[in-house]
Amino acid sequence: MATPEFRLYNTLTRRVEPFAPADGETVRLYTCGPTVYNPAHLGNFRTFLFEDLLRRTLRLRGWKVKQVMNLTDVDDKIIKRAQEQGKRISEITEPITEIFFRDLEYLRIEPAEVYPRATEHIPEMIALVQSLLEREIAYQAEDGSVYFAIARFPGYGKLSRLDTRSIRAGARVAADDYNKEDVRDFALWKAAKEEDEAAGAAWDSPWGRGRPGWHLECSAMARKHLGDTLDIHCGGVDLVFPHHEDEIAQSEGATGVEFSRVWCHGEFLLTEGAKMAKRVGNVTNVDGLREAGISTSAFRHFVFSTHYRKQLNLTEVALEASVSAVRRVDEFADRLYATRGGTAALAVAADELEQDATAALFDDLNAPEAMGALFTFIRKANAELDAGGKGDGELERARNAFGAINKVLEIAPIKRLPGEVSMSPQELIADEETAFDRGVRDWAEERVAARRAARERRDFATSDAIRKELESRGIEIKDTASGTQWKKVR
RNA sequence: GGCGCCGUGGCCAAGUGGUAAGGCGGCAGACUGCAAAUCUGCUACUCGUCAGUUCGAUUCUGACCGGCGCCUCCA
Repeated sequence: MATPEFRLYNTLTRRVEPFAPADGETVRLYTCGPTVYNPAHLGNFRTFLFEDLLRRTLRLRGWKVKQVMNLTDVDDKIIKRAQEQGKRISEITEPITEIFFRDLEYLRIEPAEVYPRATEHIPEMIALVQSLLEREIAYQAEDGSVYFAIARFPGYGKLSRLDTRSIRAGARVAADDYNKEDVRDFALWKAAKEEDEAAGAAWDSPWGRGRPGWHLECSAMARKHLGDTLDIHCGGVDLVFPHHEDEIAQSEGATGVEFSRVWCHGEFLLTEGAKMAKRVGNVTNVDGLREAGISTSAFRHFVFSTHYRKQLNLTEVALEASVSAVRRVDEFADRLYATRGGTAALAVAADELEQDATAALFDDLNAPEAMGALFTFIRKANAELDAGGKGDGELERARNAFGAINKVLEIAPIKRLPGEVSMSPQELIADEETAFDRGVRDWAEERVAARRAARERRDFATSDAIRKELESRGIEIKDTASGTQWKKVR
């Protein structure tokens, strides 16, 4: 099978264009990470899931990926929170960082290769500011802050295509900004205030005590871990301006070479038609998802059901549709791995799945279309499994194709063949959480056995009464060929 | 005001200059003591409105209507 061309939309050119890593082997990927002052909300995770899809698709194509995701552990919001609680910033950021990693794991987002923290890269940031000062595209203000001079960087605005002249004259200007030469200039280094010192958010620099500006960390950390030119830089659309525009200005101003060859931005997650944001108060986070009984697979399905460059509306019905859809995938996966043999048509369907889903994914990460191919395969394969073929090779082909595509989307747990029984820590946790108390379990087992006895003597009245009794305690049963299964539903 | 995106069946959502993937739901059938679950089949003469280009447009162009995002620290 010929490998389809890999194409990505590049915000820089506003076009879908062919992509390959510069060295032909490893994709150097930088993804803007969270500011760790609050647990990330589902909107953040839509972006991280899009980036997860990207890295998995890059790997499906056969490339290696070196992904760097920064953790912003010093910024205004963190300092404000630390101040409110009389804490140092690390006391705020450390527990939140732990929650972040736990949430990533819950959503089965593949870990990045490096998670650099801003506070651990102060020397690199200072060095970057110094080279900008040497090149005279940055200047020091009276209070010790250092600003980037937009007017002295000709390429400014190439990513966002915002006409800087049209920025509204009446736009608010923060109180500490009166030192700027031009309102549009942004801070590279902020002179320390008392509250910064108190929160442990100030460092020595050639310009006195201070702390880094927001945009600076990404430029410095990307450069340190991935080199001067990245293959791909990702983030949410809201970062296009000013964050990414400013990163480009800083990095290219300092190095003189292109900062990132390709820029990819994921669209917003909306809640009932409006942008999801912490300040709006319509936040739902990963804990909310768990409480609502939305599985990881269901949420991934929900996110991948819309192309990453289109806004996605989070609604209860949409989530529930995904819960149902994913149940079918799961049933099918169980069946595929438990069955004995396949037919010739099954192998054909498997080839189609792999071809269609791969082509869709390589065409600017068209996950909705890839899922369409997956569901088409499931329908065809179910019919073929009903036909009961004997071919081991055909079955193997089906498992491989399904496994390969599911390895990218992961809307069903990754199946292991007999012998591969290792469970991830996450699965063990999930198991623990769905387990019931011993007492309830023993009682349920006993009742199910009593019902089985009743059914054997065709005493269906007793059988139905026991079912009702179980249901009243929140236990649902279903009779299958291999016996009666039961599970707690509430 | 500037920049940009979107409007496809009851709901969600791909897509192409040549006549509409997929999911959810619904309906029917198979299975079942019943139930649930599962599987199978069916479910858009039509793609916001009005013009235009074209042999032909949902797909291109224009206008209009409706929804949304960005325009300094929000993924």
